[in-house]
Amino acid sequence: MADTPEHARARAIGLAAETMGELISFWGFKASMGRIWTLLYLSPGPLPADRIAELTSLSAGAVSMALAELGQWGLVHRAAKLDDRKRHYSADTDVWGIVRRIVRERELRLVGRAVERFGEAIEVLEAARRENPDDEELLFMLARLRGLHDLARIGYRMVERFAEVGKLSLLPIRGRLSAFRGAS
Amino acid sequence: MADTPEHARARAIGLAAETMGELISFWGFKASMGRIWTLLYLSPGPLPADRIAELTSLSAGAVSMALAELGQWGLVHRAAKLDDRKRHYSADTDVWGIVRRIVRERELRLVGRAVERFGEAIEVLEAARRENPDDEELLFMLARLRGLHDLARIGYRMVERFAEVGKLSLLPIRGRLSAFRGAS
DNA sequence: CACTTTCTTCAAAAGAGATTGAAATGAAAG
DNA sequence: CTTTCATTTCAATCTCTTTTGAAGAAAGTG
Repeated sequence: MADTPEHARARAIGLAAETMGELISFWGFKASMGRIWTLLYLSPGPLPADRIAELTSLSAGAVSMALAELGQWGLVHRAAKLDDRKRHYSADTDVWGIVRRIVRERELRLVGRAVERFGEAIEVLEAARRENPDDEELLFMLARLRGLHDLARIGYRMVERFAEVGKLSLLPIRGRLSAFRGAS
Repeated sequence: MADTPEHARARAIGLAAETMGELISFWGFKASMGRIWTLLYLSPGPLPADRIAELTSLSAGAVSMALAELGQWGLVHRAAKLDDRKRHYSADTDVWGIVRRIVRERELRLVGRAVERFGEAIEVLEAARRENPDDEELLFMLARLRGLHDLARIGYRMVERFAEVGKLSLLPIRGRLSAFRGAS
């Protein structure tokens, strides 16, 4: 089991990248984005696109697209120019910041839309009820629909709070993690 | 815009079911499961499979499979026998209970596995370091990997706490929602 | 038990999403 | 300006998931 340092590094990166890929794809991102981010995160310095393609066995095209998307989320930056002709990329290391940003900009929108749509459904029923005030079934549906609407609103607030909490009450934890930040 | 009560009901169900389908598919379930659950949740009484198929425009086979899966998660029950020959199904209405159960049994496992895998990756590197104690790059990777490991462990605890919190500190909120429970 | 209706299963079709490969675009160097 | 290398784009391809449709198992009925 004990092999050369290069082997060990490659295996460790593979394991971590694969794991992060699964995690992140459960969160609605492409697994390859997670693999690339992890590779960059674990690399001692910025890497050029062709190197990333080699190490992840993805095509140049796929790497380019994944890097673009990672860039839009601020998960990956173009590193300051090297002597090289190629562009080099490195990972944003403020992991909690990343998580908060994504939760804020994605989950929050998603739940927000759901709140709106449930609200619309309620309006539809209320309009119907005005013309037909004692349809029992209508009342029943309205009650349940309001339950869903409330639920979604509560969820919205929870997600909101989560994004804040990351900023505030997790500071001591981030302190522990920050030892590993910015070491690029 | 003001149409018959039947139209209004159908439109409201459609909107709500579609919305829930999107929400739930973001959480890794099939959208059709969300649609079916919503339909049952909003219906005044249990429905038979063929009716569900009609209303969701899914095939009998798809409905059967979706109901089985919903049943395994406890999201849908077979209702006490009617006079009818068919089986009738109704939705579990304890929505918070459902959410907690799913979070506990799915997200928690997922994050738990990630914690393990990051741990393995760390072990691989540590073994390599024992034979090669001052490889700088190895140390760097180990530090970053420990960051990911810590992060996953913190995430694990957060998910754990969420599943508990649902049970404990949200009781007042559930009180508000329980007006809509068990009204089947 | 035979007959009818309902339910489940599963191979194949359809659909969605991700990836490739190659052509087009862009950027640096001579 | 031309050449060369790097990057982006996008239609075609591949892969994975979901849905269908039909066969057969199960359950209810007389």
